[in-house]
Amino acid sequence: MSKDITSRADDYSQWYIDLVRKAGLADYSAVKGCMVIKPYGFAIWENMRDTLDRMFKDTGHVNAYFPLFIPKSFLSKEAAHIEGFAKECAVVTHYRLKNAEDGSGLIVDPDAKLEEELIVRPTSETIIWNTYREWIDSYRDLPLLINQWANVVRWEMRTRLFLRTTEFLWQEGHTAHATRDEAIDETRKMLDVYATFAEEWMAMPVIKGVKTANERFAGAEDTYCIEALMQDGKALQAGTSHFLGQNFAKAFDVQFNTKDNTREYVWATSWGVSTRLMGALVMAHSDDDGLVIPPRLAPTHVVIVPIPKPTPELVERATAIANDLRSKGVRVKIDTDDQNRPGYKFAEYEKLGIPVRLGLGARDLENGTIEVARRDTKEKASVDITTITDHIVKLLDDIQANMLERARAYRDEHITPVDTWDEFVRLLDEKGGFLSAHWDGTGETEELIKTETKATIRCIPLNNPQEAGTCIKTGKPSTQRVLFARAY
RNA sequence: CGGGGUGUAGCGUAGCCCGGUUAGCGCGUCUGCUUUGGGAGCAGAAGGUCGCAGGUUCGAAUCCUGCCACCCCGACCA
Repeated sequence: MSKDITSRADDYSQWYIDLVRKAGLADYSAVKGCMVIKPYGFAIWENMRDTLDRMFKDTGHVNAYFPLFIPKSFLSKEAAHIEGFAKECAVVTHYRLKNAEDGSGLIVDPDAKLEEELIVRPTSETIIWNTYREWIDSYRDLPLLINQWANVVRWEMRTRLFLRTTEFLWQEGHTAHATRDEAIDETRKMLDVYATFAEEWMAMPVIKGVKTANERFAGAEDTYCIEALMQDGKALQAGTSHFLGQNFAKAFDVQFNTKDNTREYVWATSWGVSTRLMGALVMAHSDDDGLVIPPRLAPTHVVIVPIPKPTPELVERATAIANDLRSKGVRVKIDTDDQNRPGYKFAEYEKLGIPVRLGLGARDLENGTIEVARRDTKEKASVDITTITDHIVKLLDDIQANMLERARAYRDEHITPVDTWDEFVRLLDEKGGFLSAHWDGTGETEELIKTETKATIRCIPLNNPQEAGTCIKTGKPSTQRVLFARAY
Protein backbone atom coordinates (compact mmCIF):
# COMPACT_ATOMS: atom_id res chain seq x y z
CA MET A 1 0.00 0.00 0.00
CA SER A 2 1.13 3.51 -0.71
CA LYS A 3 2.96 5.30 2.05
CA ASP A 4 1.00 8.52 1.96
CA ILE A 5 -2.46 7.57 0.80
CA THR A 6 -5.22 6.65 3.23
CA SER A 7 -6.75 3.28 2.32
CA ARG A 8 -10.29 3.09 0.96
CA ALA A 9 -11.32 0.82 3.79
CA ASP A 10 -10.08 3.24 6.45
CA ASP A 11 -11.69 6.37 5.07
CA TYR A 12 -12.99 6.48 1.53
CA SER A 13 -13.43 10.22 1.54
CA GLN A 14 -9.89 10.85 2.76
CA TRP A 15 -8.57 8.32 0.26
CA TYR A 16 -10.10 10.35 -2.54
CA ILE A 17 -8.65 13.62 -1.25
CA ASP A 18 -5.21 12.08 -0.71
CA LEU A 19 -5.21 10.65 -4.19
CA VAL A 20 -6.18 13.87 -5.89
CA ARG A 21 -3.50 15.79 -4.04
CA LYS A 22 -0.67 13.27 -3.82
CA ALA A 23 -0.98 12.22 -7.44
CA GLY A 24 -0.74 15.87 -8.44
CA LEU A 25 -4.18 16.27 -9.99
CA ALA A 26 -5.28 19.30 -7.99
CA ASP A 27 -4.75 21.19 -4.79
CA TYR A 28 -6.57 23.61 -2.57
CA SER A 29 -5.99 27.24 -3.47
CA ALA A 30 -5.86 30.49 -1.58
CA VAL A 31 -9.52 30.98 -2.47
CA LYS A 32 -12.17 29.18 -0.48
CA GLY A 33 -13.90 26.49 -2.46
CA CYS A 34 -11.67 26.96 -5.48
CA MET A 35 -8.94 24.56 -6.53
CA VAL A 36 -5.78 24.69 -8.55
CA ILE A 37 -5.77 22.06 -11.27
CA LYS A 38 -2.16 20.97 -11.47
CA PRO A 39 -0.36 20.03 -14.70
CA TYR A 40 -0.93 16.28 -14.42
CA GLY A 41 -4.61 16.74 -13.65
CA PHE A 42 -4.96 19.25 -16.42
CA ALA A 43 -3.28 16.92 -18.89
CA ILE A 44 -5.97 14.32 -18.21
CA TRP A 45 -8.68 16.96 -18.50
CA GLU A 46 -7.17 18.09 -21.82
CA ASN A 47 -7.43 14.54 -23.11
CA MET A 48 -11.08 14.44 -22.06
CA ARG A 49 -11.73 17.84 -23.54
CA ASP A 50 -10.03 17.14 -26.85
CA THR A 51 -11.87 13.86 -27.26
CA LEU A 52 -15.26 15.35 -26.45
CA ASP A 53 -14.56 18.33 -28.67
CA ARG A 54 -13.90 16.00 -31.58
CA MET A 55 -17.08 14.08 -30.84
CA PHE A 56 -19.12 17.28 -30.75
CA LYS A 57 -17.67 18.42 -34.04
CA ASP A 58 -18.29 15.02 -35.58
CA THR A 59 -21.95 15.47 -34.70
CA GLY A 60 -22.13 18.85 -36.40
CA HIS A 61 -21.46 21.28 -33.59
CA VAL A 62 -19.22 24.32 -33.61
CA ASN A 63 -17.58 26.21 -30.76
CA ALA A 64 -18.23 29.79 -29.76
CA TYR A 65 -17.69 31.90 -26.68
CA PHE A 66 -20.11 34.03 -24.69
CA PRO A 67 -19.45 36.50 -21.85
CA LEU A 68 -18.54 35.51 -18.33
CA PHE A 69 -20.92 38.18 -16.98
CA ILE A 70 -24.66 38.09 -17.27
CA PRO A 71 -26.87 41.13 -16.52
CA LYS A 72 -29.01 40.36 -13.52
CA SER A 73 -32.19 41.08 -15.44
CA PHE A 74 -31.44 38.27 -17.92
CA LEU A 75 -31.40 35.69 -15.20
CA SER A 76 -34.85 36.59 -13.98
CA LYS A 77 -36.56 36.08 -17.35
CA GLU A 78 -37.11 32.36 -17.00
CA ALA A 79 -38.88 31.77 -13.70
CA ALA A 80 -37.89 28.17 -12.98
CA HIS A 81 -34.33 28.88 -14.05
CA ILE A 82 -33.72 31.72 -11.61
CA GLU A 83 -35.47 29.72 -8.92
CA GLY A 84 -32.82 27.06 -9.32
CA PHE A 85 -29.74 29.26 -9.46
CA ALA A 86 -30.48 32.42 -7.46
CA LYS A 87 -29.10 31.03 -4.24
CA GLU A 88 -25.66 30.30 -5.60
CA CYS A 89 -24.72 33.29 -7.72
CA ALA A 90 -21.63 35.45 -7.41
CA VAL A 91 -22.59 39.06 -8.07
CA VAL A 92 -20.44 41.90 -9.39
CA THR A 93 -21.60 45.23 -7.98
CA HIS A 94 -18.63 47.56 -8.52
CA TYR A 95 -15.90 48.07 -11.09
CA ARG A 96 -13.19 49.97 -9.21
CA LEU A 97 -11.07 49.94 -6.08
CA LYS A 98 -9.32 52.84 -4.39
CA ASN A 99 -7.03 53.53 -1.47
CA ALA A 100 -8.86 54.15 1.76
CA GLU A 101 -8.59 57.70 3.12
CA ASP A 102 -7.29 56.41 6.44
CA GLY A 103 -4.55 54.44 4.74
CA SER A 104 -5.98 51.11 5.79
CA GLY A 105 -5.61 49.73 2.27
CA LEU A 106 -7.76 49.10 -0.77
CA ILE A 107 -11.50 49.51 -0.54
CA VAL A 108 -14.33 49.23 -3.04
CA ASP A 109 -14.93 52.67 -4.51
CA PRO A 110 -18.54 53.52 -3.63
CA ASP A 111 -18.67 55.88 -6.62
CA ALA A 112 -18.02 52.94 -8.94
CA LYS A 113 -21.29 51.12 -8.40
CA LEU A 114 -22.72 49.41 -11.48
CA GLU A 115 -26.10 50.54 -12.76
CA GLU A 116 -27.09 46.91 -13.07
CA GLU A 117 -25.34 44.13 -11.21
CA LEU A 118 -23.60 41.47 -13.23
CA ILE A 119 -23.87 37.79 -12.38
CA VAL A 120 -20.87 35.57 -12.90
CA ARG A 121 -22.41 32.85 -15.08
CA PRO A 122 -23.57 29.75 -13.24
CA THR A 123 -24.62 28.47 -16.70
CA SER A 124 -25.15 30.38 -19.92
CA GLU A 125 -28.67 29.72 -21.15
CA THR A 126 -29.80 33.28 -20.56
CA ILE A 127 -26.95 35.18 -22.18
CA ILE A 128 -26.93 32.74 -25.07
CA TRP A 129 -30.66 32.84 -25.69
CA ASN A 130 -30.59 36.58 -25.53
CA THR A 131 -27.98 36.41 -28.29
CA TYR A 132 -29.85 33.77 -30.30
CA ARG A 133 -32.75 36.22 -30.67
CA GLU A 134 -30.44 38.24 -32.92
CA TRP A 135 -29.18 35.22 -34.80
CA ILE A 136 -32.40 33.42 -35.60
CA ASP A 137 -34.97 34.79 -38.02
CA SER A 138 -35.77 31.98 -40.41
CA TYR A 139 -36.08 28.23 -40.45
CA ARG A 140 -32.97 28.46 -42.64
CA ASP A 141 -31.02 29.60 -39.56
CA LEU A 142 -31.87 26.32 -37.83
CA PRO A 143 -30.69 24.13 -36.36
CA LEU A 144 -28.12 26.20 -34.51
CA LEU A 145 -25.63 23.80 -32.94
CA ILE A 146 -23.18 25.58 -30.67
CA ASN A 147 -20.90 24.46 -27.88
CA GLN A 148 -18.87 26.54 -25.46
CA TRP A 149 -15.89 25.54 -23.31
CA ALA A 150 -15.91 27.76 -20.28
CA ASN A 151 -15.59 28.22 -16.57
CA VAL A 152 -18.68 28.78 -14.46
CA VAL A 153 -19.24 29.75 -10.84
CA ARG A 154 -21.77 28.28 -8.45
CA TRP A 155 -21.45 29.44 -4.87
CA GLU A 156 -22.03 26.09 -3.22
CA MET A 157 -22.03 25.92 0.54
CA ARG A 158 -19.81 22.90 0.62
CA THR A 159 -17.14 21.91 -1.86
CA ARG A 160 -15.09 18.84 -2.70
CA LEU A 161 -12.13 18.66 -5.06
CA PHE A 162 -13.37 18.17 -8.64
CA LEU A 163 -16.80 16.92 -7.56
CA ARG A 164 -18.06 20.26 -6.42
CA THR A 165 -16.01 23.44 -6.50
CA THR A 166 -17.09 27.05 -6.56
CA GLU A 167 -15.54 27.58 -9.96
CA PHE A 168 -15.35 24.70 -12.39
CA LEU A 169 -14.54 24.05 -16.03
CA TRP A 170 -17.08 22.53 -18.36
CA GLN A 171 -18.59 22.57 -21.79
CA GLU A 172 -22.15 23.62 -22.41
CA GLY A 173 -23.91 22.91 -25.66
CA HIS A 174 -26.85 25.14 -26.56
CA THR A 175 -28.87 24.24 -29.60
CA ALA A 176 -31.94 25.67 -31.29
CA HIS A 177 -34.31 23.68 -33.48
CA ALA A 178 -37.39 24.15 -35.62
CA THR A 179 -39.35 21.27 -34.17
CA ARG A 180 -39.95 19.59 -30.86
CA ASP A 181 -38.95 16.19 -32.22
CA GLU A 182 -35.71 17.44 -33.63
CA ALA A 183 -34.78 19.01 -30.28
CA ILE A 184 -35.60 15.82 -28.43
CA ASP A 185 -33.48 13.86 -30.92
CA GLU A 186 -30.61 16.23 -30.26
CA THR A 187 -31.00 15.85 -26.50
CA ARG A 188 -30.85 12.08 -26.85
CA LYS A 189 -28.03 12.14 -29.35
CA MET A 190 -25.79 14.13 -27.00
CA LEU A 191 -26.68 11.85 -24.13
CA ASP A 192 -25.42 9.02 -26.31
CA VAL A 193 -22.22 10.93 -27.00
CA TYR A 194 -21.65 11.29 -23.26
CA ALA A 195 -22.39 7.63 -22.60
CA THR A 196 -20.04 6.56 -25.37
CA PHE A 197 -17.32 8.80 -24.03
CA ALA A 198 -17.78 7.52 -20.48
CA GLU A 199 -17.62 3.89 -21.52
CA GLU A 200 -15.10 3.90 -24.34
CA TRP A 201 -12.70 6.51 -23.00
CA MET A 202 -13.17 6.62 -19.27
CA ALA A 203 -13.85 2.86 -19.09
CA MET A 204 -16.77 3.82 -16.87
CA PRO A 205 -20.12 2.17 -17.52
CA VAL A 206 -23.10 4.47 -17.13
CA ILE A 207 -26.83 4.16 -16.99
CA LYS A 208 -28.74 6.41 -19.35
CA GLY A 209 -31.98 7.67 -17.98
CA VAL A 210 -34.32 10.54 -17.43
CA LYS A 211 -34.62 12.56 -14.23
CA THR A 212 -37.78 12.88 -12.20
CA ALA A 213 -39.42 16.30 -11.99
CA ASN A 214 -37.73 16.96 -8.65
CA GLU A 215 -34.26 16.39 -10.04
CA ARG A 216 -34.82 18.18 -13.33
CA PHE A 217 -32.63 21.08 -14.48
CA ALA A 218 -34.10 24.45 -13.63
CA GLY A 219 -35.96 25.51 -16.76
CA ALA A 220 -35.99 22.16 -18.56
CA GLU A 221 -38.94 20.06 -19.69
CA ASP A 222 -36.88 16.92 -19.42
CA THR A 223 -33.43 16.21 -18.08
CA TYR A 224 -31.62 13.15 -19.35
CA CYS A 225 -28.53 11.95 -17.55
CA ILE A 226 -25.80 9.40 -17.35
CA GLU A 227 -25.33 7.93 -13.89
CA ALA A 228 -22.15 6.17 -12.82
CA LEU A 229 -21.37 4.14 -9.74
CA MET A 230 -18.35 4.84 -7.56
CA GLN A 231 -16.42 2.22 -5.60
CA ASP A 232 -18.03 3.19 -2.31
CA GLY A 233 -21.46 2.40 -3.69
CA LYS A 234 -22.52 5.99 -4.20
CA ALA A 235 -23.86 7.21 -7.53
CA LEU A 236 -22.46 10.13 -9.45
CA GLN A 237 -24.28 12.12 -12.10
CA ALA A 238 -21.64 12.28 -14.80
CA GLY A 239 -23.42 14.32 -17.44
CA THR A 240 -26.77 15.82 -18.31
CA SER A 241 -28.63 16.66 -21.49
CA HIS A 242 -31.72 18.84 -21.24
CA PHE A 243 -34.72 19.22 -23.48
CA LEU A 244 -35.70 22.81 -22.78
CA GLY A 245 -38.89 22.91 -24.81
CA GLN A 246 -39.75 26.46 -25.79
CA ASN A 247 -39.14 27.85 -22.31
CA PHE A 248 -36.08 29.92 -23.14
CA ALA A 249 -37.34 30.88 -26.60
CA LYS A 250 -40.44 32.33 -24.96
CA ALA A 251 -38.51 34.01 -22.16
CA PHE A 252 -36.16 35.67 -24.67
CA ASP A 253 -38.64 35.97 -27.50
CA VAL A 254 -36.77 33.89 -30.05
CA GLN A 255 -39.13 33.21 -32.95
CA PHE A 256 -38.55 32.20 -36.53
CA ASN A 257 -40.40 32.21 -39.82
CA THR A 258 -41.36 28.70 -40.91
CA LYS A 259 -41.47 27.40 -44.46
CA ASP A 260 -45.20 28.08 -44.37
CA ASN A 261 -44.51 31.66 -43.36
CA THR A 262 -45.86 31.28 -39.86
CA ARG A 263 -44.10 32.63 -36.80
CA GLU A 264 -43.04 30.09 -34.17
CA TYR A 265 -40.89 29.83 -31.08
CA VAL A 266 -37.79 27.69 -31.48
CA TRP A 267 -37.10 24.51 -29.53
CA ALA A 268 -34.00 24.26 -27.37
CA THR A 269 -31.56 21.86 -25.78
CA SER A 270 -28.57 22.27 -23.53
CA TRP A 271 -26.08 19.68 -22.37
CA GLY A 272 -22.91 19.63 -20.35
CA VAL A 273 -20.16 17.74 -18.64
CA SER A 274 -17.61 19.22 -16.29
CA THR A 275 -14.31 18.66 -14.53
CA ARG A 276 -16.44 16.55 -12.22
CA LEU A 277 -15.60 13.77 -14.67
CA MET A 278 -12.09 13.90 -13.20
CA GLY A 279 -13.51 12.95 -9.84
CA ALA A 280 -15.55 10.21 -11.44
CA LEU A 281 -12.48 8.83 -13.17
CA VAL A 282 -10.58 8.68 -9.90
CA MET A 283 -13.36 7.09 -7.90
CA ALA A 284 -14.35 4.58 -10.55
CA HIS A 285 -10.98 2.91 -10.97
CA SER A 286 -8.26 3.84 -8.55
CA ASP A 287 -6.97 1.74 -5.66
CA ASP A 288 -5.01 2.07 -2.43
CA ASP A 289 -1.73 2.40 -4.34
CA GLY A 290 -2.90 5.39 -6.30
CA LEU A 291 -4.58 6.33 -9.53
CA VAL A 292 -5.49 3.88 -12.22
CA ILE A 293 -5.97 5.77 -15.46
CA PRO A 294 -7.47 4.14 -18.54
CA PRO A 295 -4.93 4.14 -21.39
CA ARG A 296 -7.06 6.21 -23.74
CA LEU A 297 -6.99 9.13 -21.30
CA ALA A 298 -3.56 8.63 -19.73
CA PRO A 299 -1.12 11.46 -20.51
CA THR A 300 1.63 8.84 -20.47
CA HIS A 301 0.93 5.27 -21.55
CA VAL A 302 4.25 3.71 -20.80
CA VAL A 303 7.18 4.63 -18.60
CA ILE A 304 10.51 2.93 -19.10
CA VAL A 305 12.61 2.60 -15.97
CA PRO A 306 16.28 1.74 -16.46
CA ILE A 307 17.34 -0.56 -13.62
CA PRO A 308 18.95 0.15 -11.33
CA LYS A 309 19.96 3.45 -12.90
CA PRO A 310 20.11 5.00 -16.35
CA THR A 311 23.42 4.00 -17.92
CA PRO A 312 24.20 5.16 -21.48
CA GLU A 313 23.63 1.64 -22.74
CA LEU A 314 20.25 1.25 -21.02
CA VAL A 315 19.07 4.69 -22.11
CA GLU A 316 20.08 3.97 -25.69
CA ARG A 317 18.15 0.73 -25.64
CA ALA A 318 15.16 2.39 -23.96
CA THR A 319 15.18 5.17 -26.52
CA ALA A 320 15.05 2.69 -29.37
CA ILE A 321 12.08 0.97 -27.78
CA ALA A 322 10.40 4.30 -27.06
CA ASN A 323 10.80 5.50 -30.63
CA ASP A 324 9.31 2.33 -31.98
CA LEU A 325 6.38 2.62 -29.58
CA ARG A 326 5.86 6.28 -30.44
CA SER A 327 5.65 5.40 -34.12
CA LYS A 328 2.61 3.34 -33.15
CA GLY A 329 1.03 6.26 -31.30
CA VAL A 330 2.06 5.18 -27.82
CA ARG A 331 2.92 7.98 -25.38
CA VAL A 332 6.20 7.00 -23.73
CA LYS A 333 8.37 8.51 -21.03
CA ILE A 334 11.87 7.36 -20.25
CA ASP A 335 12.88 7.83 -16.64
CA THR A 336 16.38 9.29 -16.72
CA ASP A 337 16.45 10.29 -13.08
CA ASP A 338 19.62 8.96 -11.45
CA GLN A 339 18.81 9.90 -7.86
CA ASN A 340 16.01 7.62 -6.79
CA ARG A 341 16.06 3.87 -6.64
CA PRO A 342 13.80 1.60 -8.68
CA GLY A 343 11.49 0.68 -5.81
CA TYR A 344 10.76 4.33 -5.15
CA LYS A 345 10.07 4.97 -8.83
CA PHE A 346 7.77 1.97 -9.13
CA ALA A 347 5.66 3.27 -6.28
CA GLU A 348 5.58 6.78 -7.71
CA TYR A 349 4.45 5.65 -11.16
CA GLU A 350 1.81 3.45 -9.61
CA LYS A 351 0.55 6.45 -7.69
CA LEU A 352 0.28 8.36 -10.98
CA GLY A 353 -1.66 5.53 -12.56
CA ILE A 354 0.52 5.14 -15.63
CA PRO A 355 -0.97 2.07 -17.36
CA VAL A 356 2.26 0.24 -18.21
CA ARG A 357 5.74 0.27 -16.69
CA LEU A 358 8.71 -1.30 -18.39
CA GLY A 359 11.73 -2.30 -16.33
CA LEU A 360 14.96 -2.61 -18.26
CA GLY A 361 18.18 -3.77 -16.58
CA ALA A 362 21.42 -5.60 -17.27
CA ARG A 363 19.70 -8.90 -16.60
CA ASP A 364 17.20 -8.14 -19.37
CA LEU A 365 19.89 -7.15 -21.84
CA GLU A 366 21.57 -10.49 -21.23
CA ASN A 367 18.37 -12.48 -21.67
CA GLY A 368 16.86 -10.39 -24.43
CA THR A 369 13.81 -9.61 -22.28
CA ILE A 370 12.08 -6.68 -20.66
CA GLU A 371 9.84 -6.58 -17.62
CA VAL A 372 6.27 -5.44 -18.28
CA ALA A 373 4.13 -4.36 -15.32
CA ARG A 374 0.50 -3.38 -15.85
CA ARG A 375 -1.12 -0.96 -13.45
CA ASP A 376 -4.68 -2.24 -13.51
CA THR A 377 -3.93 -5.77 -12.27
CA LYS A 378 -0.40 -5.16 -10.96
CA GLU A 379 0.77 -8.25 -12.86
CA LYS A 380 4.36 -8.43 -14.02
CA ALA A 381 5.74 -10.45 -16.89
CA SER A 382 9.04 -10.88 -18.64
CA VAL A 383 8.57 -10.35 -22.37
CA ASP A 384 10.79 -11.02 -25.39
CA ILE A 385 12.28 -7.62 -26.17
CA THR A 386 11.97 -8.06 -29.94
CA THR A 387 8.18 -8.27 -29.71
CA ILE A 388 7.70 -5.56 -27.14
CA THR A 389 6.03 -2.95 -29.37
CA ASP A 390 3.26 -5.23 -30.56
CA HIS A 391 2.90 -6.57 -27.05
CA ILE A 392 2.41 -3.08 -25.60
CA VAL A 393 -0.02 -1.95 -28.27
CA LYS A 394 -2.18 -4.95 -27.54
CA LEU A 395 -1.70 -4.66 -23.79
CA LEU A 396 -2.98 -1.09 -23.74
CA ASP A 397 -6.16 -2.24 -25.46
CA ASP A 398 -6.45 -5.09 -22.98
CA ILE A 399 -6.07 -2.75 -20.03
CA GLN A 400 -8.70 -0.38 -21.41
CA ALA A 401 -11.09 -3.29 -21.93
CA ASN A 402 -10.31 -4.88 -18.59
CA MET A 403 -10.94 -1.66 -16.70
CA LEU A 404 -14.33 -1.25 -18.33
CA GLU A 405 -15.16 -4.88 -17.70
CA ARG A 406 -14.17 -4.68 -14.06
CA ALA A 407 -16.13 -1.50 -13.48
CA ARG A 408 -19.12 -2.97 -15.28
CA ALA A 409 -19.05 -6.13 -13.21
CA TYR A 410 -18.96 -4.07 -10.03
CA ARG A 411 -21.77 -1.86 -11.28
CA ASP A 412 -23.95 -4.79 -12.35
CA GLU A 413 -23.47 -6.49 -8.99
CA HIS A 414 -24.69 -3.29 -7.40
CA ILE A 415 -28.01 -2.94 -9.15
CA THR A 416 -30.34 -4.70 -6.75
CA PRO A 417 -34.07 -5.20 -7.20
CA VAL A 418 -35.82 -4.44 -3.92
CA ASP A 419 -39.46 -4.99 -3.05
CA THR A 420 -39.83 -4.13 0.62
CA TRP A 421 -39.09 -0.96 2.53
CA ASP A 422 -37.11 -2.76 5.23
CA GLU A 423 -34.85 -4.34 2.68
CA PHE A 424 -34.51 -1.02 0.87
CA VAL A 425 -33.26 0.71 4.02
CA ARG A 426 -31.03 -2.19 4.98
CA LEU A 427 -29.37 -2.52 1.56
CA LEU A 428 -28.70 1.20 1.31
CA ASP A 429 -26.48 0.89 4.37
CA GLU A 430 -25.09 -2.59 3.86
CA LYS A 431 -24.53 -2.75 0.14
CA GLY A 432 -25.08 0.61 -1.49
CA GLY A 433 -25.26 0.94 -5.22
CA PHE A 434 -28.45 1.30 -7.22
CA LEU A 435 -31.63 -0.08 -5.78
CA SER A 436 -34.24 -0.87 -8.39
CA ALA A 437 -37.61 -0.32 -6.81
CA HIS A 438 -41.18 0.62 -7.54
CA TRP A 439 -42.24 4.20 -6.87
CA ASP A 440 -45.67 5.76 -6.98
CA GLY A 441 -44.54 8.55 -9.26
CA THR A 442 -45.12 11.46 -6.88
CA GLY A 443 -42.63 14.11 -5.86
CA GLU A 444 -43.89 13.88 -2.29
CA THR A 445 -42.94 10.23 -1.95
CA GLU A 446 -39.57 10.88 -3.56
CA GLU A 447 -38.95 13.69 -1.09
CA LEU A 448 -40.04 11.52 1.82
CA ILE A 449 -37.66 8.75 0.84
CA LYS A 450 -34.85 11.24 0.47
CA THR A 451 -35.48 12.73 3.91
CA GLU A 452 -35.57 9.34 5.58
CA THR A 453 -32.69 7.64 3.77
CA LYS A 454 -30.69 10.26 1.82
CA ALA A 455 -31.36 8.17 -1.27
CA THR A 456 -32.65 9.93 -4.38
CA ILE A 457 -34.05 8.68 -7.61
CA ARG A 458 -31.02 8.79 -9.85
CA CYS A 459 -33.00 8.16 -12.99
CA ILE A 460 -35.70 6.29 -14.76
CA PRO A 461 -33.61 4.22 -17.15
CA LEU A 462 -34.27 4.61 -20.86
CA ASN A 463 -36.23 1.73 -22.37
CA ASN A 464 -37.25 0.83 -18.84
CA PRO A 465 -39.31 -2.38 -18.78
CA GLN A 466 -42.87 -1.72 -17.69
CA GLU A 467 -44.18 -3.96 -14.95
CA ALA A 468 -46.98 -3.60 -12.47
CA GLY A 469 -45.96 -3.30 -8.84
CA THR A 470 -46.48 -1.32 -5.69
CA CYS A 471 -44.48 1.63 -4.39
CA ILE A 472 -41.72 0.65 -2.01
CA LYS A 473 -42.75 3.39 0.42
CA THR A 474 -46.47 4.02 0.05
CA GLY A 475 -47.71 0.73 -1.43
CA LYS A 476 -49.57 2.61 -4.13
CA PRO A 477 -49.66 1.14 -7.62
CA SER A 478 -46.63 1.62 -9.89
CA THR A 479 -45.91 0.78 -13.52
CA GLN A 480 -42.14 0.55 -13.44
CA ARG A 481 -39.05 0.34 -11.28
CA VAL A 482 -36.71 3.32 -10.93
CA LEU A 483 -33.11 3.51 -9.70
CA PHE A 484 -32.50 4.85 -6.24
CA ALA A 485 -29.07 5.55 -4.73
CA ARG A 486 -27.21 7.77 -2.40
CA ALA A 487 -25.29 10.15 -4.59
CA TYR A 488 -22.47 12.67 -4.69
C1' C B 1 -26.20 28.97 7.69
C1' G B 2 -25.63 25.26 11.99
C1' G B 3 -21.94 21.78 14.36
C1' G B 4 -16.75 20.33 14.87
C1' G B 5 -11.56 21.08 14.00
C1' U B 6 -7.03 23.30 12.58
C1' G B 7 -3.44 27.31 11.92
C1' U B 8 4.32 26.24 14.53
C1' A B 9 10.29 25.47 8.33
C1' G B 10 8.32 23.32 1.49
C1' C B 11 5.00 19.13 3.76
C1' G B 12 3.37 16.46 8.25
C1' U B 13 3.59 17.42 13.35
C1' A B 14 5.34 17.81 19.16
C1' G B 15 5.23 21.50 22.72
C1' C B 16 -0.01 24.85 24.85
C1' C B 17 -3.80 22.21 29.88
C1' C B 18 0.33 23.87 34.27
C1' G B 19 4.22 30.82 30.88
C1' G B 20 10.83 30.32 32.01
C1' U B 21 17.61 28.34 28.44
C1' U B 22 18.94 28.24 21.79
C1' A B 23 10.86 25.96 19.80
C1' G B 24 11.79 19.54 19.25
C1' C B 25 10.89 15.47 15.74
C1' G B 26 9.81 12.96 10.88
C1' C B 27 9.60 13.63 5.49
C1' G B 28 11.67 16.64 1.86
C1' U B 29 16.07 19.90 0.41
C1' C B 30 21.71 20.60 0.15
C1' U B 31 27.00 18.23 0.75
C1' G B 32 29.89 13.77 1.14
C1' C B 33 30.60 8.50 1.26
C1' U B 34 28.45 3.72 0.80
C1' U B 35 24.25 1.57 -1.71
C1' U B 36 20.94 0.30 -6.03
C1' G B 37 15.73 -5.72 -9.85
C1' G B 38 9.89 -2.98 -4.93
C1' G B 39 9.51 3.27 -1.32
C1' A B 40 18.22 2.79 0.96
C1' G B 41 22.02 3.72 5.08
C1' C B 42 25.47 6.75 7.69
C1' A B 43 27.61 11.57 8.69
C1' G B 44 27.02 16.70 8.33
C1' A B 45 24.29 21.35 6.87
C1' A B 46 20.63 24.92 5.63
C1' G B 47 15.67 26.22 6.55
C1' G B 48 10.96 29.47 11.75
C1' U B 49 7.28 37.11 11.50
C1' C B 50 4.85 29.92 16.22
C1' G B 51 -2.24 32.78 11.31
C1' C B 52 -3.02 38.46 12.41
C1' A B 53 -3.79 42.49 16.03
C1' G B 54 -4.11 44.01 20.86
C1' G B 55 -3.62 42.87 26.19
C1' U B 56 -1.63 40.56 30.95
C1' U B 57 3.51 39.62 32.65
C1' C B 58 10.23 40.69 34.51
C1' G B 59 9.29 37.04 30.57
C1' A B 60 4.08 34.56 25.87
C1' A B 61 3.95 29.37 20.71
C1' U B 62 1.79 28.66 25.77
C1' C B 63 -2.80 32.90 29.51
C1' C B 64 -6.90 36.77 28.04
C1' U B 65 -9.71 39.65 24.16
C1' G B 66 -10.80 40.52 19.20
C1' C B 67 -10.13 39.29 14.17
C1' C B 68 -8.79 36.36 9.80
C1' A B 69 -8.26 32.00 7.06
C1' C B 70 -8.87 27.12 5.73
C1' C B 71 -10.52 22.03 6.39
C1' C B 72 -14.19 18.31 7.98
C1' C B 73 -19.58 16.89 9.06
C1' G B 74 -24.90 18.46 7.86
C1' A B 75 -28.78 21.18 4.92
C1' C B 76 -28.28 23.13 -0.97
C1' C B 77 -26.13 21.36 -5.64
C1' A B 78 -22.93 19.44 -11.85
